[in-house]
Amino acid sequence: MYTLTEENYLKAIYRIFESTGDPVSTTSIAGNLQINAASVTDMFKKLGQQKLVTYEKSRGVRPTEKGKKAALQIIRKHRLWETFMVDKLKLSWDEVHEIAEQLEHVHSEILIERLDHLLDYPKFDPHGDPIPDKNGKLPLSKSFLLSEGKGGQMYRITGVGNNSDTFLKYLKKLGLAIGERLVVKEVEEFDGSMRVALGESETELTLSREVTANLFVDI
Amino acid sequence: MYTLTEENYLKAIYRIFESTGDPVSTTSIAGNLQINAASVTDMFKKLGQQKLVTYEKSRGVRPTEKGKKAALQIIRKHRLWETFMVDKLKLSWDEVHEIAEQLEHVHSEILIERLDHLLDYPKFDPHGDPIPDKNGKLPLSKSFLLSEGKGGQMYRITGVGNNSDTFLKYLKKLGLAIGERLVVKEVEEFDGSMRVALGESETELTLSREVTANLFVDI
DNA sequence: TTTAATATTTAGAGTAGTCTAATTTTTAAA
DNA sequence: TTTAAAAATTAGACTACTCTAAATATTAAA
Repeated sequence: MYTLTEENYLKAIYRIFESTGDPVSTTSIAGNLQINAASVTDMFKKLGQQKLVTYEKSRGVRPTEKGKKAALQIIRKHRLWETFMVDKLKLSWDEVHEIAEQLEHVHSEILIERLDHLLDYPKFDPHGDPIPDKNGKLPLSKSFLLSEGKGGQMYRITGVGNNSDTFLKYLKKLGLAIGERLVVKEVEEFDGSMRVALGESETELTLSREVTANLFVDI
Repeated sequence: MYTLTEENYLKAIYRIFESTGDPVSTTSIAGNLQINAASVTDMFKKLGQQKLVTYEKSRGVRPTEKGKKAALQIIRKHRLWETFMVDKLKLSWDEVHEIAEQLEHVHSEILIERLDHLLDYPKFDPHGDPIPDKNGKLPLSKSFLLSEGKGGQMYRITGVGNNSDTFLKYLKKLGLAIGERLVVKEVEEFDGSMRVALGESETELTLSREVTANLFVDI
């Protein structure tokens, strides 16, 4: 079992690593957990010794398989508790997060299995986030239209809502394809158009609402 | 809000104080929490400063009203979570205690209120222990027959199941009366008779099954 | 009532997790 | 490619909680 502090670091590291794929920096964790960067360095070393992350001095950490598994179990608990609070206790989705931050650290496998059963093995929590199963496996995430996305978030294109030749050709011209990742830089209030950056590149495109309302994405 | 450690001390102090009425010693807490007596002294001072207990050097602590209220809230949470786990998650009563030791430290008033509602405001937990309400008030405890009691436990006589003159006279002769406390020293397997000690005294009596099955008690 | 046993407190120290200030390393700009 | 800015690390220290060992206070026995 890990300490509460270790669990919070693991979760933050996992989340940031999953969204960028790059080694996780001390500053990003410091910002995320509202903790001094010097303290983060210490914890990086400690987690490294436990083989929960691979730590390269001055280059940050990457979660190991062991670290990912641990993080996914915490995320699983967090999302199951949120589902419980909304579905069974009728709390609203915006007041459950803080409480789930505490509940996720309760250690008991059987408790979580039974809770999962009570809730009828939900695949997504009240915010639409996927709930890992007891082996840490995530369900395929729900696709939705890019036009429903928000600024600052990375998405992965999963499909199109319009199979016309002109649309598909246009996508090809823009460099968009299924599986491709993009980051929404800004959503223009006036016409709903989006400025997006493609993959790792610097290339920025502006997509009209007609386009974004025909692109399925997930996270 | 109190720290996890403070909460555990408060609970232990409250429990011991309630069962004896005497100031709570460092050794009793040290034994209870599996902690060194020197550490307990430190915490006694700390809780004293917070006015959760009154601390007299070398004489132990007594919980203040504030301390009792805090302890009762933790006990309330513990017993509601136990009820939840048994009633809703179908866990057995002997496996829920350890988990409730963790859950009782989750801080959220609304969570507990909603949990209470979900469980339909139970007055007793699966072990028969009374659940304080949100103001810390304990329900009158459930009476049961002394013959259902077990060795090592103290009981208080609350009533009789037989109003015959001979029975009442016999009770009087034995020195038993409503309100009187007794400790079950041993239950004889052969005939279900009980060896009990009366009040604070050394006096021991043997009560036949006919007697114990006609005495109502609570804890 | 003195003494021996037991309980309590004090003093000093260790661990986990945190901080600030100073130094070193990396990154990005000129 | 050198230099300035930003990020990361080290060193030293603090808090909460814990410990052991020694000193003191209380209780119970002789």
